[in-house]
Amino acid sequence: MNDAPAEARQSREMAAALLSWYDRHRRALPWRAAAGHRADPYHVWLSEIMLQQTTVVTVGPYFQKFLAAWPTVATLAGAPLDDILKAWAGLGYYARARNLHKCAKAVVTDHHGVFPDTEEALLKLPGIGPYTAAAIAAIAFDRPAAAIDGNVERVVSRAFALREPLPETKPQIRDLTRAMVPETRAGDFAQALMDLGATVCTPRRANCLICPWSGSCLGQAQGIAEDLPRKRPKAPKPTRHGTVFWIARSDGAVLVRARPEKGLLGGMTEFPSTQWTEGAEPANPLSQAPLGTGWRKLAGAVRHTFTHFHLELDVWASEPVPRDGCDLPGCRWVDPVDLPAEALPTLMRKVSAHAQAAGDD
DNA sequence: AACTCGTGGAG
DNA sequence: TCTCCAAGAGT
Repeated sequence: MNDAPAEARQSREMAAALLSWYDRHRRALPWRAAAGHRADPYHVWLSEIMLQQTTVVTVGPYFQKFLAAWPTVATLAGAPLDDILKAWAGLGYYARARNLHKCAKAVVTDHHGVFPDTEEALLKLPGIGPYTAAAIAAIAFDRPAAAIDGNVERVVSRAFALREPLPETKPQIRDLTRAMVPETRAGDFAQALMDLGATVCTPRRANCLICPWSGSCLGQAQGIAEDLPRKRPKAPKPTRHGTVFWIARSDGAVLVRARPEKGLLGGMTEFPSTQWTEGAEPANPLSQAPLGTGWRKLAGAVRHTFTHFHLELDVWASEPVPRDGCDLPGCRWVDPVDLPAEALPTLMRKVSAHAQAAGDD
């Protein structure tokens, strides 16, 4: 089991088979260059940040919108952060948007507006971790870097029948992947491996009959491909409760404020609410409303699920507040027709829809 | 080294 | 309905 030359030959053969498959099944994606051409580093970076824990289908329209608004890294660096948050609204993981802006500014000020072309230098930039650094180095600069995402973890776990659970097998996966990265066409290899995981060797179905690695895959040979990779069980999600306040002025404008920079939905716009607490709700939530009288609780509740908890929000609406003399520090009034353009996360869009539907009765 | 951080689609 | 999970990073 320690035949190094045989293992090296096996790695080269697997890489060659994968690249051959990629040449026949290459997908056209908005950020992907034409076959044989090198992609724009700005496009690669922007797409890779958006694709972190996010599907290709979801990212597509956001990528096009960002590219139209900010065609270069310099224009993105020069944009107000709030404009970027507004454009990012709905995509989730909002720290990515703030780091996107930080990274663009760092590229302009520290790298003369040109993305660095090594894994090591890329890794130092905000929002670029081990996966993204390797992906940009390989895809944009054709450097032999091993970009290991969830697809690669799954495909490699199956190809080598790694029976131990993640994350313990990550070092093995890294070594096995690195051994396969070819000296040339490293970018194509990275994209091919991810495409294989996305379209053939999928989480529930291994589809071994159409897989370019079916001849060598140990997971298939042992009949356990679809059971891999094994993972540790996840903790159940608790439910948090809260009350959100829909406060309209006599001219129809609604009260909003910005959330704190750090933490959940950091920097995004919200309607004022109580804290979201696990267990029973506060006895008198209205005492936490910034202003308003004549409260009525709207029928139903807004439900939303985050990565690690469920949320149930009651919505209370007040009587219209006078047009003048009701300004509050940190708060703004927004005409409801302008809400779609605000940096409202999906949760708050649900609140808005819920409150405005109740007002239509 | 766990934990935090969104959202929407598939099954 | 409910779980899983998708081109992960920051702390």
